[in-house]
Amino acid sequence: MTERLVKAFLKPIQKEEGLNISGGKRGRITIHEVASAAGVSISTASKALNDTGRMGAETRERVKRIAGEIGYRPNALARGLLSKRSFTIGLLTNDTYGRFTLPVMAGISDALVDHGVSVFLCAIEDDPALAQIHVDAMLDKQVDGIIATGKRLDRRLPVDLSNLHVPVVYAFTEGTQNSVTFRSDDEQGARLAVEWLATIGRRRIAHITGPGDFFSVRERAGAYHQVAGHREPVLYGVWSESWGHEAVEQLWKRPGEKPDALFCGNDQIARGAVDALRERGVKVPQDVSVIGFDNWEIVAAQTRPPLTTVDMELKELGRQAGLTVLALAEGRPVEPGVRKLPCRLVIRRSCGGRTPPE
Amino acid sequence: MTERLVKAFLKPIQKEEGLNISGGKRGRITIHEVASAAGVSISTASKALNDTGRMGAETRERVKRIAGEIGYRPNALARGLLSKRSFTIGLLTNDTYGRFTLPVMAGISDALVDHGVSVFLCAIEDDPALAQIHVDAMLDKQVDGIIATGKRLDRRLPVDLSNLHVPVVYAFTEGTQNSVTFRSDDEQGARLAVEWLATIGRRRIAHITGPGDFFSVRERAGAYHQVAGHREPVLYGVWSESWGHEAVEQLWKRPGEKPDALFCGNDQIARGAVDALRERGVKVPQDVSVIGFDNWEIVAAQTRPPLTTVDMELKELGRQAGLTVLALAEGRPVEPGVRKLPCRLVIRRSCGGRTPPE
DNA sequence: GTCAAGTGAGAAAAGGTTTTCTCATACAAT
DNA sequence: ATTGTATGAGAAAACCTTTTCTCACTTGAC
Repeated sequence: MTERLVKAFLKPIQKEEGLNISGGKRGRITIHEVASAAGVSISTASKALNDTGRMGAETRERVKRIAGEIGYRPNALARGLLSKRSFTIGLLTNDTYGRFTLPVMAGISDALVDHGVSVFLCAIEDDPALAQIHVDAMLDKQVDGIIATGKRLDRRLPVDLSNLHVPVVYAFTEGTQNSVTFRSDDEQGARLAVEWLATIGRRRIAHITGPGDFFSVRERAGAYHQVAGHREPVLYGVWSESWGHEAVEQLWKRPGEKPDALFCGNDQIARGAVDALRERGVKVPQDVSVIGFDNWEIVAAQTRPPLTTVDMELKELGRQAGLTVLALAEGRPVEPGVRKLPCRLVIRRSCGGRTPPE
Repeated sequence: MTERLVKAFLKPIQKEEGLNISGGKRGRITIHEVASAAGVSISTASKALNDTGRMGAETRERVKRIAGEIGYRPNALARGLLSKRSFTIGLLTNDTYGRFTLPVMAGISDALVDHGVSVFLCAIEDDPALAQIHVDAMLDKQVDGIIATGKRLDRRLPVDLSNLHVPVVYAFTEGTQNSVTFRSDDEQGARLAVEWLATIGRRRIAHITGPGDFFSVRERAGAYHQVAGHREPVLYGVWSESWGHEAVEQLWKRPGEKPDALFCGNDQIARGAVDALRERGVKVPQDVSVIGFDNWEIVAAQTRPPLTTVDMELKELGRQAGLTVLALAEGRPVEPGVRKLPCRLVIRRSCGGRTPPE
């Protein structure tokens, strides 16, 4: 006991001198300091702090207490070097606006922060070279996994992630063979919307949507046809307010009965449509119900009246993607395949019917 | 020579066996593999790759070539452990929408990717506990620095970053004493807007803006008064379209001459104002010029007519913040203080006058 | 033919942590 | 009194790089 104590008291002094001479960063507390202060060896300190190994309860407690007192925090780099886990993942996105990335990111972070995992965000703007640089940088930093996300379900990121030696999960972007991919169930979301319009008594439901080469446009239109039948046309265009505006002009210029509901491909189109209807003196929701898609707050909530719309639950999508990449990183088995997450109907005022609780 | 060569040829075999026995992750190529393949020692390999030390040109080239061929990439964790630089920084934000964070992030990333630096993004929603967790996680991971950003110039993040042992830079959020802070020059931006309205011949310029307790609101209003005089009132409200709408109602209900220009505190207010004017049959920009603030594409570009507005150059702000935190991390001296970055006028159609090049 | 200087390359330590192995002590059982 | 078995704790190796120090060899000069 005496010998050990003497060593313990001797050590800090040597250490201090060593530090001063080397001129290294002062104040960085390592497990060395903890061991010295507690009068134990480094290995004992480590085992005490990690609740591993055999040792007296009193010793363990003392080490823990002292570590807390002097503010010891283990160096994740050193730990990662040994354990091959950096508790770090990369999020790769080509969505510059952040419309889709931010909710996904929030979900990922939310799910992983409890596990001590931090997230590198890399925004590549469809630039393959930039993407490669970011991927390489992340791999060098030994990320435990990568989540790829984008702004479109049916497009790949401009970089090949298929043969990395870290797990990759795709969220809201096209994945590779045998990968795990999370996406929204646009078909179900569209059905939700059209069924809601039917529920509140609408019969002549038109569909104004984006470009027909978007996979999600086709899926939503498919569900629309299935539920609403073919009584009203589908108008394909672009993802902008002005298209929504123009589409309403087209519809109302046609002879014959007008639609009593508009199912729009996204909130921007819906907003344009609502504006056009107001300008024509058509009352929303009294005369016509309008429903959007995306639940992009900044658009949906600022429309007059606020838009009833379909939320793709991107945060939940991110959460699941995060947990999945973590599982893969820890070697737990995960079934490959595409997982569709259900959408949710957000009821505001643009449809009439039940109004939301305020 | 002979001896050395024999050793070199012997080594890879031992190493291979070692790897297989240990069962460590296969395929991870370390400098060991490079050295073996090139028939040199680890130290020589390292020096060759880093262009340091003395050695024959032929040897250096051979090592480099082989490293490239077998796809060697140095482990950043190991390197960081030694060099005390992780080539990693943290970006802390309380801006959930990403309106401000994303451009700033893009600028930071843009500036730092060339230096091999990756960025941890941590979105804390004004939750002090969550903020602390994220900061601790980043410090554990030995970030070289932290950039704090937010959605408001005159508010602090809910976490104290003042006594960290890594450099901290503030961008678009209130900093601490003796820190480096980057912010937009809202006064200059407002002057730009009002002067432009004057240039195109407007004389009765009203100012519709956000809540008066915002620092930037007061700065913009100050510049407005300075340039436009006090002929028209300043209407304080909230940052929403509906307030812009309502403010126009108020202005046009008043007796007497109406304004011929509206300087709005942000693009959402401007959009609401434009909509209200259209509904009243007032022509924009023929009768009234409207100018916004923020250049938030999704709002400014979708307004009819598209908004002339003031851009705060947040990407440039992020770029400078990134370079600054890097300089601090490398020990280069940086003068503390608040740096105001100039805003830029973006001319679209809502003001008339010179129209933008299409 | 000896010495000095220069050149090329390897050995070893360091960075902070975890983990395995070994050792010393104490105690119970024979 | 001797052996056997827990128990507590330390020594050392490992993770992958970089850097400093040292060593062996060559060359040119005297």
